[in-house]
Amino acid sequence: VLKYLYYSRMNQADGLAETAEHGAGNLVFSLIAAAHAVEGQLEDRLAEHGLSLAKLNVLSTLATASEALTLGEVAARIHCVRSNVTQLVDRLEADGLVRREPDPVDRRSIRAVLTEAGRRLQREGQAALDEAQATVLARVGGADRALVERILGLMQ
Amino acid sequence: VLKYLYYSRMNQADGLAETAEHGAGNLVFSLIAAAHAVEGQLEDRLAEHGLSLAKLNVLSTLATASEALTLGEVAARIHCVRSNVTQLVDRLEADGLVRREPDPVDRRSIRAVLTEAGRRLQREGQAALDEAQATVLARVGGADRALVERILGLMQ
DNA sequence: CAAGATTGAAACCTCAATCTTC
DNA sequence: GAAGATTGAGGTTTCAATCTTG
Repeated sequence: VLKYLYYSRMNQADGLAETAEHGAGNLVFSLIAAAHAVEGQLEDRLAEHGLSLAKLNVLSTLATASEALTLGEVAARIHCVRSNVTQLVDRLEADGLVRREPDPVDRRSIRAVLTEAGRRLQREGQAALDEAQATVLARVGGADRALVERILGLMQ
Repeated sequence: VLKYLYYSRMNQADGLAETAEHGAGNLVFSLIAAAHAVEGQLEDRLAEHGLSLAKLNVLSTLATASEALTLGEVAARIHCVRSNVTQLVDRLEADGLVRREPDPVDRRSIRAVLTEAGRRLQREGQAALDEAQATVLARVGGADRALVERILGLMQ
């Protein structure tokens, strides 16, 4: 994950002056910089538990699924490619948080199953994440939240 | 760079319901998701020129400097560790965009110098980036920009 | 041949250790 | 010893190629 903002220079040297957008700085890089900073805060909080956003995302996906998921299903739910899940599960398995189990009906598939330690750490990590989220959120007034959220939607 | 949002699940499964923040979704992950989406758009645009945000950032840092910079100075300006610059310059040098030159006075230092091709591609890439930025920015009304920018500042 | 998973290679980032030079 | 740069290793992500099974 890109850490922090290396965008300060881009802001000052970009060619946007001609578009008559002075004063308000550059919203695009402000957005990216703010997101990186916030993401870094969440990662730091999870790192205290030996976790990362990527790992917790897989753990929470498994924890909230109604049945054991194949690696392909995990990839679909977290919106990434299969090979990413393969390596993520490699690390989670090395950490003793997840186990690979053969699919009973389709021998091509492999199902990821949380271990006891995995289920415990998922709860712990999610709690830490919620707390970190709330910390960030607390800095923004309630009235501003919906507004910002709407505008963020527009930018995508 | 994290591509797109694998945060849809985190939004629905987070434990923030208890904080009485329903309706407005989750601003924190909306922010991260929006930034990733926008960053992806910028990267895609630069990729058409064989560039990335990371590479262009180094190129533009060199282009706007008043004199040749050491690798350590580049690292300081783009806010990353030295070893990152070493590898970035490795790739830029392989692309023929940058040259390493020995420092005349301090034999420990190495200065990065733009080649002709590097100077040309920097201009090209910066123009493409400005255009991509403007495209994103155009979706947000002028009145909203300063407002969002202020709130983004709060969240960091 | 499609689909599921893995492997190999690459980009991007970080940290710790090392090597040269001051 | 401290500073500048590099190397080695690991994490996260992607793509293309491969291997097994359907």
